[in-house]
Amino acid sequence: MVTKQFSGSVEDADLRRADSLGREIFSDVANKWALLIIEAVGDGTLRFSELRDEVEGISHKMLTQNLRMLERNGLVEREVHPTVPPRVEYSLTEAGLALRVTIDGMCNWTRQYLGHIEESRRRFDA
Amino acid sequence: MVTKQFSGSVEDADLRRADSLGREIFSDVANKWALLIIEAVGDGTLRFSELRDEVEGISHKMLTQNLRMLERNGLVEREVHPTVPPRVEYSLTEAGLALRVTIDGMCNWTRQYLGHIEESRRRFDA
DNA sequence: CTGGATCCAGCTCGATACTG
DNA sequence: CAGTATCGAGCTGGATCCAG
Repeated sequence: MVTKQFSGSVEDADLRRADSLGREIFSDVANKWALLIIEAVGDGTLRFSELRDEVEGISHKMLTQNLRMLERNGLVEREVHPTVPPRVEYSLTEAGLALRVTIDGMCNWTRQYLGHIEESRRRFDA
Repeated sequence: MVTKQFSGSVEDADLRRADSLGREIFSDVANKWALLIIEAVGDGTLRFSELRDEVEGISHKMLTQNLRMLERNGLVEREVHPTVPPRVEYSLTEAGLALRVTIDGMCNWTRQYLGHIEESRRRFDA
């Protein structure tokens, strides 16, 4: 069972709940927009419109939707400046920054194996 | 631009192609089924039916579909034993094992921040 | 057992319009 | 500028059936 990955050595009573919660969180986080947004925010502070420009191809809707989800899970922090026009700034929390480290790993992996993968695809498609 | 994450310091001529390819690979890989499958295979060798049991909730279709994709990208190796009934075994390639390291990181992250996240959700939902 | 193909209900996502 | 709501086309993915 793959979900056991999430439970580690917690108390038996909490095991089932930890598994299903872990799986749910994993599903939230393991989607390309969430990962790209976290990567885009980085250790900086970006406005909504900056993020939309930064994350290539994301729609207005997907951006808000994922930002809400990430905020709910405590990965990004949302700071509203009550000016007019409104100014909203997003940054990563400690949890977000920690996750970002592993996402960086995925990006490095992609760079590193780009050639392998391209080659593998050519062979497979033939 | 987030996609610059993928291109690193390659030749200018290849930069655009590397970016779009990197993004495409990232989209392939950054989905929950792909990640869970890679995690399930681990450093072992699993049959199709074992994988279906191991990856909780995955359908026949999603499993084959993702396995084909992972094979095409050279992350998993598919070995067919021409017996009857057929026996097909999957294992990770070097690239797959390398990616698995970062996925392990995500799983650890999930375990580590489970409490934070649960708490954050409670606050947010209120 | 593995896996391809088909069908189609349901969801996703982009476009658009509207608010503060 | 940031965000919500709505609508509909199109894709996703589960169920099912067939084949090697």
